[in-house]
Amino acid sequence: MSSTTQGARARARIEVTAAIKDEARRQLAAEGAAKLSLRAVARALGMVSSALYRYFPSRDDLLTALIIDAYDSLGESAETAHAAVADAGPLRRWVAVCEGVRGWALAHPHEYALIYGSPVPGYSAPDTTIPAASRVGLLFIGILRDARLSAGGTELPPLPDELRTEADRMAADLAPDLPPETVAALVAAWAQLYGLVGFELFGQFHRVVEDREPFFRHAATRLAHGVGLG
Amino acid sequence: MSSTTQGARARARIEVTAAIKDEARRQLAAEGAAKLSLRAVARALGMVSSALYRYFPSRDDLLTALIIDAYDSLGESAETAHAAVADAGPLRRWVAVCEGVRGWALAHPHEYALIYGSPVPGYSAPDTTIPAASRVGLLFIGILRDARLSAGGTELPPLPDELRTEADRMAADLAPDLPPETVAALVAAWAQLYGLVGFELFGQFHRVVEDREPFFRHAATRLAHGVGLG
DNA sequence: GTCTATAACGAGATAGAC
DNA sequence: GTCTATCTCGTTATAGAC
Repeated sequence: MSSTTQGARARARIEVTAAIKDEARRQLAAEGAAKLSLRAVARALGMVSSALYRYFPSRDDLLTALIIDAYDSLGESAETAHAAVADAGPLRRWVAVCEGVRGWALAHPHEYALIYGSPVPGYSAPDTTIPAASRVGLLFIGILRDARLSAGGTELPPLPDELRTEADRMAADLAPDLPPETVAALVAAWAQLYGLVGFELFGQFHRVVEDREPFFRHAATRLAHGVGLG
Repeated sequence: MSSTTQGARARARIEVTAAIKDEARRQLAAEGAAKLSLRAVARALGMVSSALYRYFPSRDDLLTALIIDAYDSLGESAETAHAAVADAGPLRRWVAVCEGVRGWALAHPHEYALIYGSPVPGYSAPDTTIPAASRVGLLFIGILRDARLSAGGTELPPLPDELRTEADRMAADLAPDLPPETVAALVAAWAQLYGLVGFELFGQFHRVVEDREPFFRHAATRLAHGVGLG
């Protein structure tokens, strides 16, 4: 077997894998993750269902691949938005990351629903999704680290006693060089950011918030204040 | 037709309607809202599918009924939690409502997913869901109103120019007696609350937040600060 | 008037024989 | 890899029981 043949095979495999995922994403948008069916994907591609198993051993593995891709795409979007203002102050960088997340979510609503919406019945994400899922959070941690070094932040109120142990544990796990107050505030702000994005995307702001971009920018700015920025 | 006959009929109708919704909720938990099937509900109840149309004109109407029930159940839970501390200060009342929301969500994860999770493909909620969906928000508005009267709040920073018009409109729509800064902060905090709850419920806090009750209490308290309470 | 059952439609998924 | 027979689904028309 020549190396060109191997290369061509490898290339074909990559192309088919990409075609399968593209078609699966199309079905995700049309029917939702719960109804994602290997057979339907195969049919749309003119393949037979058993042929798909050469690329994805099970429906859950295809789902996992789509989830990792979605997290990576979101992470890349946030990183690009951040890189565009990398020289600015921490507050501006924080808001840029938030807007990167929102922009990606509005552009990819069904993939957003896949990773931050309702769990898919019968599916449990494996730990291999964790690195991709962590990218946005790592951006925030980096911003807070820089803000701490450059003294560009404000003091946070002390933690209640009942939370001190858990906050210490979280800080040790996530960012040992940041104070536990900051880490606890960051994790909360991280979840709250996705509350804002999810409400906009899933229709809860219908007839409540109309001019959503400035509303979001202001909310993201105040989230930043909550973690001690600005 | 005697009134007792009418009463018996009406009672039977209510009972069958409740049985249909109970079975539908069971399927919601097992398969997800996307796969909710009128035929399966009918089968489980020993009825024929066409008989269900006497009670719900379509599958979407059954979904709508489940959604309204879920919002009402959540609203009642929040109102009960609030009533238990009705004599306390606004901060305590705010946190109680937040904990009522979280408690209901943890007890009814599938119904929570139905109303705050991914949209059901092909389904669009009618405006008849709005009153039930508003109950928790109305509690928050009431608390902020009382805090304003009793001067139990702090000042909020001024709104950016780009948000002023929209904030005025939101205030006029939702709570004309509250300042637009407060209303904008409230709507953001409202969305952020569901970000916290959703992350816990949908597994995003897996290996990130372990001791979740004190974490949530602290986050809810800081949300209250964000709307000017405490 | 109120309800349930039968039967059917068109569309789609599925299992298994070949 | 293909074909077919048999399932599912939402929905409607119709007929008859109470």
